[in-house]
Amino acid sequence: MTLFDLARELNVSISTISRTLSRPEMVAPTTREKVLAAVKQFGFQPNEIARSLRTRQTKTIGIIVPDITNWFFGVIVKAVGEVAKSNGYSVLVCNADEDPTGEEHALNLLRERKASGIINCPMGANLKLWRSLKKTGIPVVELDRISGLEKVDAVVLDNEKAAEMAAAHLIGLGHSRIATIAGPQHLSNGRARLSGFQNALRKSSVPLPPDYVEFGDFRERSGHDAIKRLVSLRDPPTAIFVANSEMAGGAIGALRECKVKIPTQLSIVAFADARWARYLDPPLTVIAEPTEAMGRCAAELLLARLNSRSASHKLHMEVFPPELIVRKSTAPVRLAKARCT
Amino acid sequence: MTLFDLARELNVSISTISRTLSRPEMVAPTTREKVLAAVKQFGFQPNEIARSLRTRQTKTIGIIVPDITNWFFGVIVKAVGEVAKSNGYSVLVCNADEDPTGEEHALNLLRERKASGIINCPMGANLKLWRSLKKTGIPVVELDRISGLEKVDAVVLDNEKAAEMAAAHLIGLGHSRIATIAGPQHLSNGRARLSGFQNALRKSSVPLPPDYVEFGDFRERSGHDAIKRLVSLRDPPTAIFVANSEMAGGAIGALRECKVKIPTQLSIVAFADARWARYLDPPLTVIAEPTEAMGRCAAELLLARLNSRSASHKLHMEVFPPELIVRKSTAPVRLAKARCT
DNA sequence: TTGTAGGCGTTATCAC
DNA sequence: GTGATAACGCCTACAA
Repeated sequence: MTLFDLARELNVSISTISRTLSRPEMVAPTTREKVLAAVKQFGFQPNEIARSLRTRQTKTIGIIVPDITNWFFGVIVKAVGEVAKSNGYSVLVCNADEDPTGEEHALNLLRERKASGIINCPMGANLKLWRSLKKTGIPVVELDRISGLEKVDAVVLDNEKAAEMAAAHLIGLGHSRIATIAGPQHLSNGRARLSGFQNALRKSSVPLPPDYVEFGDFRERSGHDAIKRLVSLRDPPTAIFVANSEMAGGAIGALRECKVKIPTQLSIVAFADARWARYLDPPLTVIAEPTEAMGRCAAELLLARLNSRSASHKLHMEVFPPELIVRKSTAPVRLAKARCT
Repeated sequence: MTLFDLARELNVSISTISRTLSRPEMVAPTTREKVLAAVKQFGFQPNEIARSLRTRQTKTIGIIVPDITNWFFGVIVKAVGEVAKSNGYSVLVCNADEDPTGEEHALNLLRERKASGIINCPMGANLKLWRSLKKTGIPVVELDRISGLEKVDAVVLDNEKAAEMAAAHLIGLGHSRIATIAGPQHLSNGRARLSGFQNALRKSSVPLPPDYVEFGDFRERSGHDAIKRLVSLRDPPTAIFVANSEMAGGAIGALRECKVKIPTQLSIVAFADARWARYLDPPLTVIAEPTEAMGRCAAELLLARLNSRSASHKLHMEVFPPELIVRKSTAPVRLAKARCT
C-alpha cells in the first residue's frame, strides 16, 4: 500500500496525505481526521526507502564494533540504540570481527546505505578511506579507540591512567615481578594501556624485562597462549595485568590448566566488565569502564553534529575515568614459583 | 557522486555504467575497462537507497533480539551477520529490551525500512501485527522462542528436554527439595523449561511445593530477588534450576550475599553460556546451547525462503539439542539449611 | 553494444 | 487548504 492507493481510497491527492503525515498542522482538521483514520484502518506505513531517497537523509546511525559478542560492545550498542531511538533514529550495527578488512567492509556498507552518521571503534583500517568519508560530510565519532583520523569527535577511556592504576595497585602489594598481556599496538587503547603500565613501573623503579611483555590481539585465545609462555619463564612473574576482558578470560583458563593458584601464586588484575568478574573464582580485581555512559555520549555527540550542520562546532574529545575495583585476585606478593607442568 | 556525474565524466550514458556494475558481461570489454577504472578512480559507490527503491529489495535482514547485552544474543547476531554477509545481505539489529512494546517498535521499523526478511525472538508482541506482516509476504523465522504465529519457520532448543536433563541431574544427586527460577510464562521457552522441569520431578515422584516455583523475567534482578525468597523459606530447597543465564547471575549474587555455600548448602544448575560459567566460583554446572549453530540456521532458513519465492517450500522447525555440562556447582544432597540472614 | 525514457514511493515547490 | 508536478538516483525494457 502506497500513498497513491490511499489517496484513491480517500479521494484526496497524494500530497494531502503526505502532508498529513509530516506536517499535520498544514492541513484542515477535518481532512486530517479522515486521513489519519484511514491510515490506521489500512495500517499504512510510509516507505522509508522512498522517503530517504527524496529527503536525502536516512535517519540511520551506523555503528562499527569489533566484536558484538563482547559484553562491552553489547552495552555500547544498546546505549547507542536507546539514544538513537529516542531521537527518531535507527541503528545499523556492523560487526567487524576485530579486523581492519571487516572495518572497511562495514564502512563501505554504511556509505552505500547512506548512514546519517557513523560511530566507529577503529580496528586499524586504511585511514584514507575514512578521510574520503569525512570529505562527504558524514559525521564520525570514534569510540573506545582513536585511529589518528584528523578532526573527529572521540570518546575514550583514560587508558593510560587505567593501566597506571592497575600497576600501582600491584606495586602497592609489594610485587616487583609484574608482567602484562598487552593489546595490539596498532590500536590506540592497546598502546595507551601498555605505556601507562610501563610508566607506572618506571616511576616506582620496578624493572620490566622484555619477557614480561606479551602481546595479544584482544581475543580470548591470545590471553591463553600468553599465560602459557609467561608461566613457563625461568623467573615467572608474581603478578599480571591483562589489557582486556577477553584475554583475561583466556588467561584465567590457562592458569587453571597450569594449576597456578590465584592470588597465592599469581596476582591478576584485568580490564573487565563489572558483571561476571565478581562471580569468578576468585572474584576478579578489575579496571572497570563507564561503558554505558560512553555509548550514550558517543551517540549524543553524533546527534549534536547531525542537528547543527554548522561545522563550526568545536571538536570534542571526551575522556572517561576508569575505576579500580579491588577484589580477590590480587594479594600481597609471596615468591612462590608458578610453573606450568 | 551519482551515476549521472560519472556518465558525464566519461561521455557515456547512465545506463552503460549501471549495466557495467550490475551485468558486466552485457557491455563491451573496452568500455567496461574504462568504466571500472573511473569507478575506482572516483571512488564511486552506488546509492543503495535508490537502488533499493527501484529494485524493490533492500538485501537487508532484520533481527529483533530481546537483549543485545546478553552473550547468547550477541553470538546469534554475529552468526546471522556472517551468513548474511557472505550472501550479500546486511543486518539491521533491533534491541527490543525484552519488552513486547519494543518488539512492536522494531517490527514497524523493519517494515518501513522494507527489510527483505526478519528473524525474530518473540517477546509476546501482538500476534495481529505479525499476521499482518506475513500477509505482505515478508518471510519470518522465529528464533529461540515461538510466538504461536502460524506457518513460520522456527529454530529453537529442545527446552523441555534441557530442563528435564537439569532436573534429572539434580535428582540423580539425591535431591528431593528442588526449586526452580522459571522464566516468563508468556514466552515459549519459559513455559517449556518449566514444564520439562515439572515433568522430570513428577516422573521421579519428587514433590514440588508451589513455593518452590519462582517466576522471573529473564533479567538479572529477578533471579536475585527469587533467591532471597527461596532461601528464607521455612524449608529451603537443597537444589535449584535456573531457567536462563541472566537470572543465574542474579541468583549467584544473591547467594553470595546470603552466604549460602555452593554446592555444600545448595546445588545450582542453570542455563548459561559455556564461556564464563566455567570460571565462576564454583564453576557452574550448566545447560549449554549450540548458540552459533542456531543463529546460522535461522539465517540460512531465511535466505532459503528469500531465494525461492515459491512459497511451496515446506515449513521448518529446527530443534537443537541441549547439552548438560557438569561442573562444581552441583553435589550430592546434604540437608544443611540455607537461610538468609 | 549503447542510449532513451519511464517509474520505484516519497517530498517539495508551485499554482490554484 | 489542496492538488499537479518535478525531482531524488537508480534499473530496465525498448529503441536505435
